[in-house]
Amino acid sequence: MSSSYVTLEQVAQHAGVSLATASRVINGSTRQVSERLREKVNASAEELGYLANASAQTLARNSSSLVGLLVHDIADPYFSSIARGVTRHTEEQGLVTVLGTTHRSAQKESTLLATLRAHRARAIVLVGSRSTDEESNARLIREIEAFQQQGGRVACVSQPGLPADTVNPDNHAGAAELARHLIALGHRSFAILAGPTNLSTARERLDGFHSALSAAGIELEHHNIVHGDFTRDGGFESTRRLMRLGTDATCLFAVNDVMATGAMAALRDSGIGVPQELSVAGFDDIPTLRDLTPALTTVRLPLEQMGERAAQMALETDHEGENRTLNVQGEVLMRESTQRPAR
Amino acid sequence: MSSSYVTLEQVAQHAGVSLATASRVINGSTRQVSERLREKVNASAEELGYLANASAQTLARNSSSLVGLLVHDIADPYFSSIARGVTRHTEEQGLVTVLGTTHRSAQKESTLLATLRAHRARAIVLVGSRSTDEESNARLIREIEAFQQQGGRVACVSQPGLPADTVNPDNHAGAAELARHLIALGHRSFAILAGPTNLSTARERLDGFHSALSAAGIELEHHNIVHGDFTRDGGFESTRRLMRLGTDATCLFAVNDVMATGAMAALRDSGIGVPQELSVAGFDDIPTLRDLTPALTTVRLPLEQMGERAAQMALETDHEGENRTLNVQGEVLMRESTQRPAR
DNA sequence: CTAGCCTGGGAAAGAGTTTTCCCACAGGTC
DNA sequence: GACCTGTGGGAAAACTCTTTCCCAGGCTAG
Repeated sequence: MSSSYVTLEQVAQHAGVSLATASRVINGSTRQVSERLREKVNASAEELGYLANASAQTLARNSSSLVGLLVHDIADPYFSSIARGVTRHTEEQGLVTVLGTTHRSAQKESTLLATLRAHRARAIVLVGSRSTDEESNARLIREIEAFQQQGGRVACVSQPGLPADTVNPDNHAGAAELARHLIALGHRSFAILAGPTNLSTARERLDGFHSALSAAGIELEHHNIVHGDFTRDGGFESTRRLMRLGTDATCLFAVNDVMATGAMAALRDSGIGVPQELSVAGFDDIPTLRDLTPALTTVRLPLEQMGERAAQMALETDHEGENRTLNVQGEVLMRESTQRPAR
Repeated sequence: MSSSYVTLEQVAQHAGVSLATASRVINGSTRQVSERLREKVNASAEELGYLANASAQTLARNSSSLVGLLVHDIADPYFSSIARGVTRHTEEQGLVTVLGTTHRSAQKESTLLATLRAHRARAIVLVGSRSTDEESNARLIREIEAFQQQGGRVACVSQPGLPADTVNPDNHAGAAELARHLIALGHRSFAILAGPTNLSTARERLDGFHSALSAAGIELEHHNIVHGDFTRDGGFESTRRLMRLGTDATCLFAVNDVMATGAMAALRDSGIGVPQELSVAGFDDIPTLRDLTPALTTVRLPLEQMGERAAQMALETDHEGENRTLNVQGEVLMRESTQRPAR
């Protein structure tokens, strides 16, 4: 086996200085080292091909250069867009991103958090809607606090209510604004793909949409609200179910874009024309959306930027224990998938 | 600051055993420990909330649980699909995935490899087409060999020619097979979005397509080959350029799906009907493809599985220094975006 | 001229594990 | 009863750094 490692000790010896001096030169501590020795050490390091052992540094400093990034599914464009923003920031800072995918399992989330804690990660960015399940939330909070106890920082995207910095899209307002646009367009009867019942993001969007309808005196009938998975296939399924039961809605709102994408597929399969027979709107503005035909009306969130800002918040060293919240407003984008209803 | 760490020493003390014994119980070494002590140690660890310090373990064992994953752009569905496969395998094995995004910079790639080496990563999965630039390739190879010297393993996806295990799609054969299908459909004049000139994947697909045309006695005119970025926007741009210059092609082949997606957008903008006026085909079968209208003809690659297999190869401990190659065949999927040409 | 301070260097003490080496003891042989 | 073997436990070295503490020497101020 290997062990062809060059240690700092060897560099020091080669340069004829002490281990301490070599360390001071290589990592640039507060202490001064004379130019003469500095050059000698650097030359030796270069010549021997020295590469610091990151674990040893982590151990000695009790702080690593790891940043955790937890998402539900990296193949989902929503998460991969945010992930892109996160990595942009962390890599700019010379830090290392650890990717963990939870697949919506609270169990896996806990495990991953513990792992990151074991690695003395410097910060963690938690992406994805929080479940409303009391018990797993409590466990999540305990995990987070344990991590913070150890000097780690946490930032969340779309997970308000946790003891951490948060980048929080205003789901309620965005959905309400969208509803008002759709009402202005002439729609009076809506169906909603509402996602899982226990996801706060889904719930907030449903509520926001609903409240704007109520304000306009429009009823939202119970059978027009369909719950299902927060995925493309969930959207597909939910739409099928809705069609099977029959609906009088002229406009379909899916509480996120991947579900809307699934809905479009289901409608296409059923031969229902969008937007002629049914208008469709989503939420998020994932990048893949612009390639759908018709182009989908949605509420735009600056996903990549949200990831970037979350990473930034998590890595700012001041604001100790402050739990700041950065609110993000959505912007309604009316595109081809919605039009004035025929009826 | 923190330091509310529970160390193994404390666990040992609490359990009234030596540090060595505690270590043997917690990580399960070869050595036996009596049932009595084993239980005591476990109970103490549980009670104190012990969590092993991963850096210390890495240092002592000289081998970590980190697996590197290098992609060009995590927001690109091609890479995120593969990434999903990789994480599925690594997480199953209880390992930690480190995500690095290179954005096609050889410089960044080298830096990231060095970082992973510094962390004593156990293995690295390198995804993305290799550039044909001699110098950066040589540097990449040096970096890889240095990593292997230290006992790390490397597997590549779509990057043949490196001193590592490789999952290699048969680009040449896939493109040729696609060409034959399109010829059978009646096409005799083709345009190609060929991607960057220095990317081996792009080149192989171009060559494969070209050779099948030649075999059928079909000329591929020089002005019908357009080079550009390997991205959606690259495909968009390239298509614009092609249209501006004018083409007599009845079928457009984009050497990957994201470029094909951009091409579809450009054609839609220009009011060119697909497939009535122009047939379009891509390569990869990225998941977002099925939501395009018309559905895109392509060559299917099992992306997620490729990532999974690459991770698996990189983590298999036998086959030391063997540099195995796993060939993957593409499967031509004829969908709505291609039809018999009108002319 | 000496006390005191500053500067730059080195020795050594950590940081938290794993693992080697040694030892005590129980049990079995002759 | 002496000897051997195998088992399970502990002390301590090793892993590679960072950082504290100490010291020598040069300087300034009184």
